[in-house]
Amino acid sequence: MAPHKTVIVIAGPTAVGKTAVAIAVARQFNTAIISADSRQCYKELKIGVARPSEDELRQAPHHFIATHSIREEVTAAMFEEYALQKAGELFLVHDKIVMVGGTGLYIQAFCEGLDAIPATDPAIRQSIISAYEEKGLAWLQSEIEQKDNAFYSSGEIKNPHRLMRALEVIESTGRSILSFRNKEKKTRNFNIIKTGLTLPKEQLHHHIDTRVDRMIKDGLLEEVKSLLPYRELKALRTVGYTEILNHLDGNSSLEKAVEQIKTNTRQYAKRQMTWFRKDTGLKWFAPGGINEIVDCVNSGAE
RNA sequence: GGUGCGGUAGCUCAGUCGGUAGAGCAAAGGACUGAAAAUCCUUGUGUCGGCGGUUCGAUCCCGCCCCACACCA
Repeated sequence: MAPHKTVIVIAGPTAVGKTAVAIAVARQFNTAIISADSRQCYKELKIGVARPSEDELRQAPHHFIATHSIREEVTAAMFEEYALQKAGELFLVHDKIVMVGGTGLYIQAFCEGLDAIPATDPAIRQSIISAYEEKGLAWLQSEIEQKDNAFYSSGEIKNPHRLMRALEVIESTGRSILSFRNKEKKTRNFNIIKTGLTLPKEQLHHHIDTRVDRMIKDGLLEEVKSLLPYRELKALRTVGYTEILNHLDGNSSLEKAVEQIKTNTRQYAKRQMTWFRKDTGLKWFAPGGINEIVDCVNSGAE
């Protein structure tokens, strides 16, 4: 029987120890890693997004790390395309590849696909964003109520991001975004073994605290200062950057900002766990359980 | 030592003209299809500092005590 092509997914909350495990697993199978992280893909973001170190990057080939600019539009759909193409290339020389990351939507987009929605008009998109910033949520809601009442009735009418997306789709295509969503899972021509890393909450929180302290020592402040000209970019709406920008504006002490980064990182980790927990296809391991993961891959890929 | 202002949810505080109390943040749970480290939803019983007194009834009024802060000595 021909050897199966397999993607080993390693998911889990921030600071759980995914990077080290992914490298160990990749080395075990002598293969490469595709990152599924919506922030580590930016070359301008390093310290604040806990990008793997130069040394770590040397231990296994990584993809989608520091490959894009914060000035580019990186989206889940773009990741799906990028990662599928990259996986195809890697499968020419490897039977197994590793995908590691904490961005649940990106992993889902890669494994199951997103529904195809036609590209929207950037000018329309921009005008919606500007109008929302000027006129607020009530305006967005009334626009959607008039133009896409089906979406308006379906809920999420307090979520500006979702409302703006629905509005740009109906204005660009003339159809409700709901009409494009068939939620059909795409089948891929490779196997997927999904694993998740987890730690007791207290331990994860301790990891987060020490990591944030180290980011500050490593120069997060300088990194954020250098990005001040780009502060309005969406890529900088990121834990670690938002709070330091707020501090640089004089709205909080550095000490307070650091506490906020820790708190917001904990909340982010919690959201990630909420996402991953509902994925019943995911097998959970401790970050130290590399042998168990390797065994799982070997038995699952036979 | 004296005077003043406070002590109410994990934190910061509001409030009850006496009928046992509620916001923000935190926390917990959840959602999630082109911003996802984003965005959004749900959840508030706590000796109202302690002990007495007045009262049908006190977190609220009165007395004493304890604690914190400020000022005066």
